[in-house]
Amino acid sequence: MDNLNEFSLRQLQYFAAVAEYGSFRQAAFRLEITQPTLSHQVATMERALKVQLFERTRKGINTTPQGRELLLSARRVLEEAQGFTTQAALLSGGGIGTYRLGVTPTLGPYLLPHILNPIHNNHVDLKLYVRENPPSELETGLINGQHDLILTTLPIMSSELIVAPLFREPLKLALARDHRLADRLIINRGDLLGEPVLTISEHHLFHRQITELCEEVGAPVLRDYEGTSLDTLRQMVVMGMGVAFLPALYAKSEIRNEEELRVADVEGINVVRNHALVWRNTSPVSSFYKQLSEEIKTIIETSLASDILPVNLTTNREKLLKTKPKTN
Amino acid sequence: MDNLNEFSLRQLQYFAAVAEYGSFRQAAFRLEITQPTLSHQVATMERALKVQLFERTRKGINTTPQGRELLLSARRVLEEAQGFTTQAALLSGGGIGTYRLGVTPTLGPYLLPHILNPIHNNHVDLKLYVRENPPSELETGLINGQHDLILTTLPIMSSELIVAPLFREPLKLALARDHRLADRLIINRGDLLGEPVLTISEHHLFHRQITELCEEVGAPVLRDYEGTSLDTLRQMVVMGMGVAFLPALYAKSEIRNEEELRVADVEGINVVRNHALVWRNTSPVSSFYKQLSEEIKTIIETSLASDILPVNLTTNREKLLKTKPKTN
DNA sequence: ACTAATGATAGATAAAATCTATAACGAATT
DNA sequence: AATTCGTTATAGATTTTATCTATCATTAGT
Repeated sequence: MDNLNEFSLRQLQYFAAVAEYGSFRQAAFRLEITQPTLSHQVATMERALKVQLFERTRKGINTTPQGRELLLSARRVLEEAQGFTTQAALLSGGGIGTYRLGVTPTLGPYLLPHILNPIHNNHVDLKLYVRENPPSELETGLINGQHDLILTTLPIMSSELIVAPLFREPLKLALARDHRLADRLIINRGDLLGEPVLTISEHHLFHRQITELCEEVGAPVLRDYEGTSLDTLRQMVVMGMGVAFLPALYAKSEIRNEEELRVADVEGINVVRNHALVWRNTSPVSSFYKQLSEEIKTIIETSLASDILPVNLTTNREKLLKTKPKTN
Repeated sequence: MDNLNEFSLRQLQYFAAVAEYGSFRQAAFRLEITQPTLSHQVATMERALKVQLFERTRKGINTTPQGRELLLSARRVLEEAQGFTTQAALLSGGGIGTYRLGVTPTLGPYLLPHILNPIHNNHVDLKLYVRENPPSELETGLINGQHDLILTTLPIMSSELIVAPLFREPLKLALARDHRLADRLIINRGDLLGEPVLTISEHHLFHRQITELCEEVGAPVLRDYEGTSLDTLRQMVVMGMGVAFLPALYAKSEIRNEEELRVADVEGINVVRNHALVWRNTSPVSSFYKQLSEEIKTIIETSLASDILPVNLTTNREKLLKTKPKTN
């Protein structure tokens, strides 16, 4: 890998031109350089390679057998170089190639099925390499370059990241079929007083939202039985261990109301998750990411309008969270 | 093919190194250049391509999605370039690759079968692209670059050619089976007086040798029936139209004595064809050609000793031919 | 707050590419 | 035999490019 300083792409190009036109003068004319320059460059390459490429006579040149062999290789190099240029031109706008998208396990599996197809239709040469990571790792993973963008839950602390809010996702209350509130048409926040609430493990940002909500309504959180995923949480509700707040998209995707669970809204509480697309402010295709976020927002507002809330002003709760230090 | 001036092989190499080591400083250290040089070159390439390859942060770099895509192409270019270098190193000695060998139709088909295999054994990576040409075209074809070397009959006039004599080929007398001389054990030059002799068309150098020989021995040349090839000449002898002088290697290869023809030596005449390997004095692999000629000479003297004569001093006749102008 | 990383920048210097002018040589033409 | 034309090579000046040294600015970790 070290002996590349022996010759340059330009010299290869000159070499190929001389072989093609069979004359230094003619080739120099086509290359729009002078003949001495061309002669000098070819001679330099010959000296570097220790291979004579042409026989010079006073009436023109002959390509040597060695020259003919090397011409084939030279053309392959030039072709690859041309391909490189072409690809660079294609890529300069963004939207082409493989982008590494990080998602949280409590959102990704339930949102991506709705948006990947439309995105692919808009950008046929865009490939998304999706990786699930605990939300705490998403932000650092983005900062240190493991991801190109992430689809995550707010808040985002780092000032070197750009945040494009996508939508707000309400929380639903999940009840076992035989729960005392299971058949109530309307559940009020007062109904939850003293009701044991299950939650997901504290590594998820979601955890803290639930505990704060429970404090508000006076419901005890069952800390000894924290689920490791939304799915285990659901199973524990089915078994009658308590009720649980579940994200609306999870409920839509994984729970059919007719089965063992009832899913209900609670009047008088206003807890949502804020989801956003996030990327580094140093990214050279920032504007492409911005465009992508707009497209995702449109897709969601079209196909999931009944399940989510559009982005609006930051709530008091979120303001509070954003200013608290050490949240990560 | 014009936009190759946008970047250099060296820049590709730098780009690949930065991506590999994940740091400008580290890569610069490995490349044994300074970090500003490296930064400058990469930045220059980014500007030329209009694609940002890296995100720079104060703790290092991230390769952009575009950079990752282009890295693959860049590596392909570098690989081809490496292949070019490797091949050049192989070729520098000569003896590798395809060489264009011109031969005369009155020698090539009968000599080459004996020498191609041994040559191939000595030079497994040498390929000979053999083309038959009328001898008058061989010399000019060599001079103007259609051939790399030629296997031809002397004399050679051009001063810009190098001649390596290979062997001398005697001429044999071919007679029809029912010819009056057919059963003579020894044929003298005197026996040929008045005997009609067939010859090949005058485009072949061979023609003039025969007519001069016939003048000497007092045999008439049948000019109205000149064969277009040695094979037609043979057929005419079979039909009893006359006798003919045929090169020894042709006779060995194409005539079985038991058939319709008798092949005899004639005492008292000394006509041979001088064959040589010839190449341009400008050829950079002159020494390889010289070596090749020695090998051919050895092969011939080993396997065809009874049919040919080794090279020796120039005969009077040949001297005469060489000094005559306009032989071509 | 300090130290040790990182990459960027400015300016000087070294190296390489290019150009102009001309030489040298061969072939074709006068 | 002289002349002209077309070819590549060579020498030296000039422009362009690559490189280096020295330094800055910012960030992470102590």
